Amino acid sequence: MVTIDLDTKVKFLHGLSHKTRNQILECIKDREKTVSEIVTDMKASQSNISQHLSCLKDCGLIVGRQEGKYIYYSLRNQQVRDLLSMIDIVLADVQNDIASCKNFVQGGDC
Amino acid sequence: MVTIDLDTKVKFLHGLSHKTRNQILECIKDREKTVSEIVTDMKASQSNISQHLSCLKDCGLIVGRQEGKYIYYSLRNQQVRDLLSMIDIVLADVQNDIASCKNFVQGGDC
DNA sequence: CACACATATTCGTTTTTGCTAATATGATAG
DNA sequence: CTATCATATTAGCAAAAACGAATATGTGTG
Repeated sequence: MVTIDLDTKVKFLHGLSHKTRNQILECIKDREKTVSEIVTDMKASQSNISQHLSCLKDCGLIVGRQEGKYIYYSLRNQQVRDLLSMIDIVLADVQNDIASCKNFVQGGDC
Repeated sequence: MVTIDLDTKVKFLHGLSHKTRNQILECIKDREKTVSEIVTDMKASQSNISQHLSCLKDCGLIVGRQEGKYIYYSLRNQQVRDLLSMIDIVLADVQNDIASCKNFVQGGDC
């Protein structure tokens, strides 16, 4: 049994709960990339990506490493990588149920 | 390697990314509970809890079961339970780094 | 030092989320 | 069938998140 600060946990999970951020994580899952590479891979503005990278970093999901004028971002560690995989596995399981939900997009309280 | 619809995944994770919803999950982790029980356990209004339960249900994290005039909520399945545990384990690992983050609360873009 | 390139930050706006209070639905008991 | 208890839904408002555009910082190069 592990004890975790709830606020910390929520912040961490917040990092995962956005489409663009998820794509970024997927994008750098296998190897570190510079911001420009990520911007190219994704279809978003440099400013937007930079903001999400900042969020992901603050949430503890990724780390940045400077090398010359580039900054390379990658997943924080192997555990984060494992967690992302596990989430995918669990989700494959419950996917159908979730997909049939309606309230999420319109309903303002979710 | 598992393929998952990104929107589905984000929706699922969205369910986890709120303090109250996390507390609800924790609260019903070991056994199913009625809404009233949950409301009593947590410090929030019935309406508020009901809305979060609705969200959690839509996100695929919990299921409800009617019995008489009560509705019992519980985690969807063992995998969800396992996932919550795994998240705690990974978090224990990166907790300190995350805790030292400043931008999250004030910064509007994260 | 000035210029170019890579990345971060700020500002203003729009959209989404969360909350409370009030009301509605639904089930059971009498 | 109506009164009561359990739960859900709606409406309106306040707060937070997301975004684009513009600007700032920082790093290497000539």
